[in-house]
Amino acid sequence: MKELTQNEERVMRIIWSKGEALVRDILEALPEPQPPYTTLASTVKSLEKKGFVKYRAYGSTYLYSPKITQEDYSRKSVNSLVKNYFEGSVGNFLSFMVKENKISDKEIEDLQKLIDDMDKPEEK
Amino acid sequence: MKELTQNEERVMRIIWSKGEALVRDILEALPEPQPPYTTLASTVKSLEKKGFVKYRAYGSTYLYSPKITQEDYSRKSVNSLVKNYFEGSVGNFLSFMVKENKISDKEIEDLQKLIDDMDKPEEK
DNA sequence: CGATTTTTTCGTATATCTACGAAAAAAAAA
DNA sequence: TTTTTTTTTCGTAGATATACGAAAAAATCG
Repeated sequence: MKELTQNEERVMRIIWSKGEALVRDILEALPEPQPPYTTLASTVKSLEKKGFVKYRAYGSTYLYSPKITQEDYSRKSVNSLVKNYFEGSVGNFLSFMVKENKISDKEIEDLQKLIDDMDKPEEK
Repeated sequence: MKELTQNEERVMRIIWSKGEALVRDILEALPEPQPPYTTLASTVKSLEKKGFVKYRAYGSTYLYSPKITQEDYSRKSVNSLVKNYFEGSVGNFLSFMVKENKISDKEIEDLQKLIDDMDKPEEK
């Protein structure tokens, strides 16, 4: 699975939260200052190229939806991140993330569960 | 319920058969010679004005679907037709329609069933 | 019939969309 | 830091959609 840039991830979160969305829907969900339509469309296109979203065409309008669940993405992300930067110190991962304000309270809970799973030897 | 013209009915049949359709889908389902896109779009719009179809917008593209089932429409049509032209002679209705080649074999069956229902006194 | 109303036809205007690509910006590698 | 790669930005072009309205055709009415 290819990586998501921060920009792409911000867009991807909206698609995940909506289940399905037109480029215009995503645009409206973005806070000011909103990017130009074509700029956003390019981002969504790259998401599609990377295999994170698929779309169904209604005429010339594309309704995008996730091809990968947020859970799967989180799992793999945490996996590789911990592997690369917290080797052997999974225990400190959470506190680091919280200090950096990279994640919300709800995400902390979710990640805690993922990390618990990762501690089990049968997980890869 | 407003009446459907023959033209509108031809289009309505396609929408019924497909369940939902873009104007373009209807166009492709129409036999040659196909009308210009805008012509068909006007017909569909009048169907919408008359309350026979509704639509869901995907951006600037409308996905149309029936607002009234084919069964309901047939029932009411047959009802008023028989009332106006075959008063008291429901028994001859089918043979007249067949002579006029207005209906297909399958439709004959369906109509036969409707008429059977209409014979029952509790039907209005 | 002739007059009036409704339906049908379809062009034009306008609004969106996506495709594409060039250039700026950012990130990664050397 | 310098070079190279990737991402981001966004304009332009082209495809497609709907809105609107005028005029022809058909149906209805008197």
